[in-house]
Amino acid sequence: GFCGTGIEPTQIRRLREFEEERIVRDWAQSNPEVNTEAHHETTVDENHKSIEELETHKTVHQIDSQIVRETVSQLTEVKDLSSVNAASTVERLHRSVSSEHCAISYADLKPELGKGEISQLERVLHEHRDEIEKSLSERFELENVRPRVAIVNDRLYTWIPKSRTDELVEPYEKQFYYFRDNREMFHIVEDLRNQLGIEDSLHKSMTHVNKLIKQLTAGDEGGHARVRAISEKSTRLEGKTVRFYLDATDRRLSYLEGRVTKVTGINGQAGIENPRFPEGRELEVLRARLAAIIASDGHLRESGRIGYNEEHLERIDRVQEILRNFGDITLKPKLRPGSYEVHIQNQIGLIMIHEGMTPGNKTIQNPGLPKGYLEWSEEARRAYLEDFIPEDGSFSVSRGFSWFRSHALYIEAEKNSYSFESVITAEEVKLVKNRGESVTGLVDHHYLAYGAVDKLQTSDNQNQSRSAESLVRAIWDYPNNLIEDEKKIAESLGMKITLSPQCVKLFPKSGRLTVKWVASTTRKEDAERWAEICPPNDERKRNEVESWIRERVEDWLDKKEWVDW
DNA sequence: ATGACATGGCCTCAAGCATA
DNA sequence: TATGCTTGAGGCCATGTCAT
Repeated sequence: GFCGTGIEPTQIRRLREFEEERIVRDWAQSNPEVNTEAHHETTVDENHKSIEELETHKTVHQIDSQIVRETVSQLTEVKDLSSVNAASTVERLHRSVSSEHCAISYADLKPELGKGEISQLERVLHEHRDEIEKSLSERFELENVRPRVAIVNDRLYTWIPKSRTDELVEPYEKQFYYFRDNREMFHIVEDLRNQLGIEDSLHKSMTHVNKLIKQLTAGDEGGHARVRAISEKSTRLEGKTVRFYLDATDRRLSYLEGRVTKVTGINGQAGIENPRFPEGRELEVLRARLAAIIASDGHLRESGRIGYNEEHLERIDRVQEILRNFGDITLKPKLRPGSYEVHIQNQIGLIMIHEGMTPGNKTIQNPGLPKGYLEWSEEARRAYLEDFIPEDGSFSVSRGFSWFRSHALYIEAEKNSYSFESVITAEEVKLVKNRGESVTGLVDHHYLAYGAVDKLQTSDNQNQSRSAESLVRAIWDYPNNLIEDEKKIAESLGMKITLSPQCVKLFPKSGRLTVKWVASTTRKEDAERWAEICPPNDERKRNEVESWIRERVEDWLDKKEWVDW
């Protein structure tokens, strides 16, 4: 430490500043392309902007001093600056430059406002940040995006984070990105200094950037995980800092591929080494595959941790192959009796939670697919079906492709840890208890086929028929969301699917009543089409299907010959 | 040094699954 | 439809890392 006082003596500070500048100079010399990089990219694919584009769509915009003067002059007339005044000033300033491509604006207040006025504005901003930023969100008519405001060195900054749903920026926002060494940190500060037009030394720019990011992220719940967003002592950046950096430099996350050595949670353990940052269509397909894996076999926890059980090592390899697109991920299957247990890094689960998957118990929560799944590309929808059949589905010549899903309709109040709302009453439960088959085994339960419930509706016993009626109504009124969504995916690809309830089960021990649904391809053609456009991603099941298809084709050829004859 | 925490690994339980 | 066992679900704890 610094003489145990926590205060850095001036001499040491000078030395350190000097050393930092030297590191950057050395580094810049050994990487001559770096300084000029931002201005000399000539590729015009969607990731890299050409020179002209960079100039016409600057993402950081300095507000014209004339406009600042006009806007801010009204503030000087107000004695007690309110948060409303502050918000409306920020709104007008940012609107003056607002365009689709402008994420960040700044206004130099110094020439227009006195010291006292600026610090008053700062005070109001710090005290009413929440209110101001939320009001800006309404003023700019933004949903799920919170504008950020900061005042650093007499500059008023406004940042409206860009929506980046086709990248991993958002799910990784609370993760930490590790870089190879601290030169990368200086490189980033250097980039920001250029983009924000900060005319200070690198060291002072570092302080400026830190103050800026601290304020820009002050409104986040949970506060800031780090005292300084960027520090020469650390080689990591929090996701929200990276997000700001990308917005300020108008880059996509893939730009950092190769520079980032690890993405992990706050404590730096585990995580994904040498991460890759797939985006766009590629990412969409990968997410669809992961959705299929989690929806069938995986267990997604709040933390993002995914537990996965699988009997066949080849299938684990297949999952491994999917995961490799996100970086160096090596699954370590642990042998359990009868199968392997695998844990997948939290980051992957976080991606899927961000995508809209529900962590926790699937039977109780009855989650469907993430919203917007019907807008997935055809490739992604096919990918989903390919990857879930090996898990939960089966193929048979008589029924084609079929699969099951079940969910709870009732949980005894005192055994309900999920604040689950039962959709039937104790009356219907009693019906299943009385009329259901008593099944003993590892878990005792009462089994009642759906056909039997259906019949009981016309029972002579009035109580019974009434209970059966309301059970049937509940079954149809509260269907299984996942299987319904999966049916829609299959139908969107041109297959007809038949969906029907199969049975209800009552588990006395847990006080739960569940209903099981079955989906299957309706006609032979549907199974054929399925086999053709999304053959199961599993060797054994695919072989089964392929031999069936071969038979069908031979069959068809035989008939054709006969007709031709 | 200490506290907070994410993580991996372990375990157990019960329910959903395949299959006959 | 009946049975058996695989596998979701999730609790718990040691360990390691970071921030303070």
